[in-house]
Amino acid sequence: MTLKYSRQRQAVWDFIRERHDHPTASTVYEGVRQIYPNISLGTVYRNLMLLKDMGKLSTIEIGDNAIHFDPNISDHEHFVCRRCGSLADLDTYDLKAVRTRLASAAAGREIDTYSTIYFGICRNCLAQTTEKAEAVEIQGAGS
Amino acid sequence: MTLKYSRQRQAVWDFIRERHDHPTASTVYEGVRQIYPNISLGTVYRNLMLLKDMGKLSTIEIGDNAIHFDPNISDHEHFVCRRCGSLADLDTYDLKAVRTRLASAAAGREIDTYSTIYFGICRNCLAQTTEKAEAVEIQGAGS
DNA sequence: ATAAAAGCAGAAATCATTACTGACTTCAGA
DNA sequence: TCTGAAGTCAGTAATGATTTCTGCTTTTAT
Repeated sequence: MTLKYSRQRQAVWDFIRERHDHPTASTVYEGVRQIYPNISLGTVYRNLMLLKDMGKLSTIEIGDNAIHFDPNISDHEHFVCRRCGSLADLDTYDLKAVRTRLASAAAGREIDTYSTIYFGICRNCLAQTTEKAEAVEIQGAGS
Repeated sequence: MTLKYSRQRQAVWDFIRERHDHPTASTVYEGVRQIYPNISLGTVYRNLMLLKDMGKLSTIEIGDNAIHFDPNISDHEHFVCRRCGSLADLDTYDLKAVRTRLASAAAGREIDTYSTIYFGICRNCLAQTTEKAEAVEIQGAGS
């Protein structure tokens, strides 16, 4: 029950701490394997969940059949690109009033958390769309 | 490519149409089996996804490792009970202004949809909590 | 009525996640 | 420093939701 130090947990935490792309367990596994080639996926999962229980990570699910782990545990919103699947933080500002108002719709219940995810096309993909559109135009008449 | 009528798809649609509890594929499967005992889970999945592609259903993921299907395709919010896992609609009102303001945080991207899910304790579970607290008090001194 | 095309049932395959197990570490106390 | 109880690990098997595959059935345009 007492939490003991482990190199593996440390490595998982070191790997994920500075990332802003909210990797999945598989990505963390591949990353930590660069340092500990024998680490097992089960160990990665166990430690990620442990870190979550410790309150050092939060999890996000965006419908891609994988749990994403985020070292940012403060209130913030996420953006998912429908095209490339990338997951990124949105720049946020004070949304407390907005949230209170939204939450008031839940009268009679106790709300402790909520999650909001936006889906759309990210900046990178939007740029590629423009390039593609131009290329098509060069080829000939579009519809 | 042309969509043909099928009793199975009709049964899936009939089953889910009037429900407000956003069942999973398994629940739909069990329900439709009452009418077509030989229907297969694969058929249920295929038709649910078809109905989604047709725009007659929307899907919700609440982190319970299952897709929930909702015949309500209009904009609305959901509430998930952390205790019993139940999923319910929240009473909503005009949130357009709120949403516009939230969405503006996504400058430079194109947002087409987003999802907001609230987590907490539902009315039923809150009632049970009260009962339990009383029972404990009768037993003796709590901490 | 007929046959091409869509659908189906049942079974097998995927894939993320979890559980299990016997062998290591960690670390508090002697 | 030594020791052993408890926490961890690697590797592997199990789970469970969803998807795919295949040969047979139903639907429907003609």
